Amino acid sequence: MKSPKRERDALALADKLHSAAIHLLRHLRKEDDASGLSAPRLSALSVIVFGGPLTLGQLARAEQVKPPTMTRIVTGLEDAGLVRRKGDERDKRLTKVYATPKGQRVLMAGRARRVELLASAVKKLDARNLADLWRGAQLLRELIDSMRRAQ
Amino acid sequence: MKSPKRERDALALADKLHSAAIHLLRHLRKEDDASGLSAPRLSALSVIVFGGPLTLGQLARAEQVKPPTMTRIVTGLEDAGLVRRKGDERDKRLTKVYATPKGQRVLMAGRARRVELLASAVKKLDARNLADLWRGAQLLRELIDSMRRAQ
DNA sequence: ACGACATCGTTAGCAGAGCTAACGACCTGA
DNA sequence: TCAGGTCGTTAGCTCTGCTAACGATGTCGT
Repeated sequence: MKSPKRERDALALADKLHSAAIHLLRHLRKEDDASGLSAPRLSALSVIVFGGPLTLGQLARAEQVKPPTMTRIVTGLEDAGLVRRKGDERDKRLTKVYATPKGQRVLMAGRARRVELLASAVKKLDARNLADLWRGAQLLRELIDSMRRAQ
Repeated sequence: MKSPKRERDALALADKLHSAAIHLLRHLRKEDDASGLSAPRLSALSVIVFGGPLTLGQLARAEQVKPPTMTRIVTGLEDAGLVRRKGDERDKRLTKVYATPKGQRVLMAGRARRVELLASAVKKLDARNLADLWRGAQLLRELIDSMRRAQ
């Protein structure tokens, strides 16, 4: 059997995930605002803090964004004193981006604030549901990675 | 025991979900572009098509957006011929928004394109993982609803 | 019945994020 | 060496979000 049911289920699930992602981010965006950092800046700062010094191009690719966009995001972070640009010694075309101590502190605070609302909802789940949702999140992550690999 | 483990798990899960949502939408945004409709417009159109005629204010609340923003989104959809405004007879302050047949067609096409990439990845899952991910999506939906209710 | 207040949608004006095109600085390989 | 590629930036556009302010309409208390 060719399983049209399976086809329909895949579409329905895709739609469900898409819709959930949209609405989740809309809620969390409000918390982002409280940190004074927009979502793209917070996301880029996170990559810089955890991914060590990166060139602007690497950062743009990691964030799935074009270089001019990343230039402006980094400029905004630099103006806020969260990040510093430093030219590469070997290859003078490159601009490496480093997180400042302030950048690290702000990221941690923002991160905590951001997930607080979500985490407080998560805490209401019983152990079974928590485990199931964890597994769902893991599967979703793998799904996204497989999409990225497939381009 | 106060279960610090549970606390940490909730935070980690919240972060995982947040990150997954960001990256999922970044991938899907490319597909949105192919339809000529931005993500907010597509999302609003979806609500209009499936939620019947709505006032602009209802639409703004459904999309978690302020009225002026929704005014412009609806104007964009109207200029594209996907939607029509019509004043309410009873209460002349209200503006009802209807989907045109073209709007319905475009939504379906865009929706199919949008979820295609995701669905093709979903289809590679075996039955067990599909069921687990489905349950995860369901739990996530409920989580978001509970966040919304708690404001 | 009528005035005060509330609600709805719009306009105006701002900041931010995304894009493409074009450019200068720099590296590399023939 | 120099022709062509790579990297980051600038310029200029659109779209999305917001707040403030306003006009039109409803509603409610007196």
